[in-house]
Amino acid sequence: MAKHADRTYDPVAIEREWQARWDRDGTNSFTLDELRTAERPFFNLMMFPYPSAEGLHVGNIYAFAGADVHGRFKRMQGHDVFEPIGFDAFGIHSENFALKAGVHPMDLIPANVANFTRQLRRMGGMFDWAHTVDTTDAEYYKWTQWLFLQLFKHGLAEQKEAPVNWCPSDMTVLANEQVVVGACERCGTPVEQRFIRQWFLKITDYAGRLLDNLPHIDWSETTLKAQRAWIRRSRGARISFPVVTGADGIEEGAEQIAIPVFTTRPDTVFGATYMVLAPEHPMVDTVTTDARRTEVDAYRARTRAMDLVARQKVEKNKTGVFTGGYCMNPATREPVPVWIADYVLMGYGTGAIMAVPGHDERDFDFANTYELPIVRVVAAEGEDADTPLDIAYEYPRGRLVNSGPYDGLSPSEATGAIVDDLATRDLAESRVNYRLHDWCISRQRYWGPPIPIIHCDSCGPVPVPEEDLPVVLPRVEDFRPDDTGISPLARVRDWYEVPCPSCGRDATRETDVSDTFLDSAWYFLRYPSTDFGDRPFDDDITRRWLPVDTYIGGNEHAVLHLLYARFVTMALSDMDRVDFEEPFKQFRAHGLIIREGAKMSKSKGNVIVPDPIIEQYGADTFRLYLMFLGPFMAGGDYQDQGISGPHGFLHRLWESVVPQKGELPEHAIDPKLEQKLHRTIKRVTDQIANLRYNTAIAAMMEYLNAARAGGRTPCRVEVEPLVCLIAPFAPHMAEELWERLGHEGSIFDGANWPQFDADKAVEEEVRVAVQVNGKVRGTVSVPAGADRDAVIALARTEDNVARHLKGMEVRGVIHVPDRLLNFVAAREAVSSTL
RNA sequence: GCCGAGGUGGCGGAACCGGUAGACGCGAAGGUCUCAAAAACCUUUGCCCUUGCGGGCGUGAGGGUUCGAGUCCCUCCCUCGGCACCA
Repeated sequence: MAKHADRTYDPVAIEREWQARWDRDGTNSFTLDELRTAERPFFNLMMFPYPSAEGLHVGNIYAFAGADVHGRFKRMQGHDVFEPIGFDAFGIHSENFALKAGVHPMDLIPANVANFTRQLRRMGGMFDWAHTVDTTDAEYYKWTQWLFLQLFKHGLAEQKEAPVNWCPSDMTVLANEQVVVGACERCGTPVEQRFIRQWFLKITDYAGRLLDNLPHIDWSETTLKAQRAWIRRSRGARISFPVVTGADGIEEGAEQIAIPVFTTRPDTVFGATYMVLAPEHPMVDTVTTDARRTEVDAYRARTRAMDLVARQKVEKNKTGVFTGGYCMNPATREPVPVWIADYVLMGYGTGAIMAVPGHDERDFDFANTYELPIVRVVAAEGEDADTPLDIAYEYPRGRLVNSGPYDGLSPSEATGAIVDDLATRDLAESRVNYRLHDWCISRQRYWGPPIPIIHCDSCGPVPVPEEDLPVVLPRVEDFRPDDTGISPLARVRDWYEVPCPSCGRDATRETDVSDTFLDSAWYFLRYPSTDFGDRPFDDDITRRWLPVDTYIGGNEHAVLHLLYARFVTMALSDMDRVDFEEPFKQFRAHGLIIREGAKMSKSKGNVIVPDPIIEQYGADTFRLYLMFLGPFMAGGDYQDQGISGPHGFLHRLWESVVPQKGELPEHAIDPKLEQKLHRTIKRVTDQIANLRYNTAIAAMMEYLNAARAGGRTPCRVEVEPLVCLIAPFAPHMAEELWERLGHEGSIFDGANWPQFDADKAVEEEVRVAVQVNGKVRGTVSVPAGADRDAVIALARTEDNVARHLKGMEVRGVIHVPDRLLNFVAAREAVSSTL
């Protein structure tokens, strides 16, 4: 063939050609019909990128290459692998970049997407370009808005007041990461909290299920751990502390107002010597006495002036003020003072605590600072009711003391008894609490999908009718956040002024846009259904392709993205829109690439730019090297010179299949090499399946080294299987070599993964290490499976072994078949020698 | 502080279930080819002693279990990642 006249390995030319052929032949894309009928569907998902202006960075390529290797491997084993990619292009990153660069995001994003697309093709990913997604495309976010409406209609979306970071100088809302040590990252003005009405999705309704499903999904252990910690279930009780009315003394009467607290330690309620409310707690005004009001208001103002991050710093000393009010401890029936302090958070539990300084470190600190009483109510072994407390005793072990009728009970016994007894007076109930908060999706920003709600004075919040979707984000030239503190969309009067869909009266659109995490919470559902303009996802297609078989991505999304996607899927499942609860059967977190021991960052100037490397070595070499750096799930250290190893390997492989002079020999396989080949097939197959790419590559290198040892020329049947084994890593080269070996069509069509044959992998001769008292003194070659006595006999003839056994009495022999022989020996007693 | 992962040659990293530590690759040294260089190929390469044969030491530190420990147990040190006043 004339086109194969050139025998040198030219990665750039080969890669360009095969990428064009894949496009032309539709090698990697599915038609709608193929999607409908695929017999062994395998959905191979990776986290779609945010298309930055800088282009793909190595971290992206590392993640995508690793996922692509997995997808190509599955495909070669005969699966119909669907491997889509898309662009997560809404959000504050794009918006901020656009602001800085003075470009409109509607112009910026398409350019970035085009550049990303070029780079993604160039790295040789098996992407289905017929099924991509761009979250900023109205054809996509129409369905993001639809999703919001479904959640709204099922009572899973509601408006609540919530604090935001507010920069009083820029007059704008800031995200937590835009706050640097309590100040606005742009102007340095101290940030304060403001309360505004925002939309929340009620993920907390699903907290229990989201937690309880975790043991049943095949995810990286670290990711499961992170989710568990994030949701965090606490079992305990809600206990009511009735407010004591009147200036002094207790008025026990009916109809008293009570303040509920949440506690995990109801057994310590007799030690609750004071109460603390969060400064924002709605009961603060009620309990505060006139005498204390000035001080209380000042403290609340001070708390509000703190940004949300600083508010939760642990290191600072605890502060608080007394409100002047009292509540009755329902167990002791004694009045306890009510304080406010910022160490109590409004967002958790009831926003109020019963403080048990004897048995809680935080309360202990606070009590010491403000000289509040500390009472011991649990005594550990060797302690009694009067043993002084130097520090809080937090363990639920010991016996109750100073607790009236409950004295002597263990903490767990007391927990049940106390809750039951208080329950009879309607003052307690068992309760499970979650750390997980509802998901705030409101963004007072421009670059996102408008939340499809219309506010009407008479009807309240009315959903935009589904047939009116999408609510198109209008092109606004001046999209800067401004001094109103609300979304820039609130300046576009002819956009937001609309009739109420329900009553027809004048109404206004919601001007907040939604969080990007909502865009990405369902994109995997859209991919296989992008052929449909009239529905977000098609039932038949979804049944066939989902849930996702493998999802590979970074652990930085272990919590938010993955949790939101699970929540949305679970909610859709409850609405009977999908027939599964969990979207991702398998999730694997990949590691991170560092460079020569240091984290890559723009500021250090040690970022790897992929394009020049691909130009110099080719995408195949780059992919292979990235996968060779270290275990995929652990990451690796990019050393600039290291790429020459994999590059040389590909050259040698090429040279072995396409000899520079002469023809590829056709003779039979060398028997020794055949054993090694089959052991290599097994190792590579097992290791790729477990994402142990680095050792899979090492095994292939070892095999090729053996096939070429001492300048040997391998024959066709010795190298052909290696072309298949390398294909997931170096797809372009594999295609080219496959064709040069005389095959028609793509190597990825037709289940070409080599078959492992156990019979052909057995070794006839093995080397057995011989030890004397655990130290290796020699090795012997024996037939595989040789028995103990034969190995012992042979081992004794080894000079060095014999020398070490001289004058020794062998007391035992350990034999590990085919591996090791160990003589356990001691110096002979003189009397026993001949 | 809590949780998780980890500490192995000059470097990145291997080592199944406790069984020859250092696979594979980089780097380094020597060699072949070349006018020369690059590339390619071959050999050597954990440290120490020894001309050689061989011997001693060696997987963060210290103990333990075992015929045998990178691997199991205990104590401690360090690095990285996550969570962090969640009652």
